[in-house]
Amino acid sequence: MKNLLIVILGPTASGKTELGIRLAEKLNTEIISADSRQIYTELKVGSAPPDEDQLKRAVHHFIGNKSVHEYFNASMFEMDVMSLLPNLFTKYKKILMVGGSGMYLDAVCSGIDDIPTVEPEIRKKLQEQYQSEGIESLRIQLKMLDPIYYETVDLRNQNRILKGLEISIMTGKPYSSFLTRTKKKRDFSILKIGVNRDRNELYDRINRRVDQMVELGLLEEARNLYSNRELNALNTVGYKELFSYFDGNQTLSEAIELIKRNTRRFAKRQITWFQRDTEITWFHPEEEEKILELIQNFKFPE
RNA sequence: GGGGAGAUACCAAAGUGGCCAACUGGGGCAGACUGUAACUCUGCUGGCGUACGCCUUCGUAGGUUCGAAUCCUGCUCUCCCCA
Repeated sequence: MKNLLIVILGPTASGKTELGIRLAEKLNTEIISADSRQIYTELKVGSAPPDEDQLKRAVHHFIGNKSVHEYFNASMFEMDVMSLLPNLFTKYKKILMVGGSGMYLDAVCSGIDDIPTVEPEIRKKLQEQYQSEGIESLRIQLKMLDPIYYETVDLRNQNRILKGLEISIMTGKPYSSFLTRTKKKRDFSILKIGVNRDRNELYDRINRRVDQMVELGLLEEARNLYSNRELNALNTVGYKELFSYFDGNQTLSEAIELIKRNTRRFAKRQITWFQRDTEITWFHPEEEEKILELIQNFKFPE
């Protein structure tokens, strides 16, 4: 079975979308999007998914096929992709996966451990505990329930502590006992292609894209979602800043500047994430020929 | 022309004789991160050095002082008020 998943990854606004479509056209295949926000149908402007014309040029999966009201996570993405891939591989020997959500990409490429899905009530209770009693109370509890995880977590990062507690409380077993960190074997090969630009160039593109989003109606989109602002899917750059503007906490131009800054920071975090993956071969997005060459020359391991 | 205020690191802005390489915020840089991940969290941000440290800074040129971003004088520039 000589199937290949070609992964195109890189920071936001680097030019993955267009490159991915061109490659899909040349390779005559389809695209699996690995983007934790473009997957939501309500986020049409702010998450910069491929536009209508682009969607016509190549078949995309996981673009706008979930609602912000649905619970979704990296593990579910892994399962969804893994159940779709066998079908696709009957039609194509090479399939593209394009996206910038590091954890989603890793979930597909390496797999993530099987951990039960947290019950909302438990999450809510712990959130409230954090709000009212502070992080120290969470730490104390975690130290009791999962001393192993306690040793390695970032004790200043409430979300990580919360995660450990949620699972430990819900299952009665320490969170760390679920973490095997073993890489799953996949029955297809993976070629990781990173796409990035000079930092200034990338930041220029981000700044310009935010202005474009505003012209394309980001405000209207955000206003329509305002009542759902507490949903995780809307804890997203481009929306949360506008919500704050709607609340009167800042001016519109301040909000827009913040969207730009937060997008730049997001891009940097993506870059940092990708940098530790030594399997990635990096290119400028315009080096399409070189990229095709790399794909063409890919040798399947025996 | 007269009077007043001010010039601090990339920006903004504290500091008003030693505790100052200089608060704080922004911006930037670097990093962590196995499930809410476009999240959440951390460090750095004058130069060199792993570090003790050394060197060059607070408009500019001098001066006072054991010691100055802080006091004095000249100069340059900016802003405000009156003409």
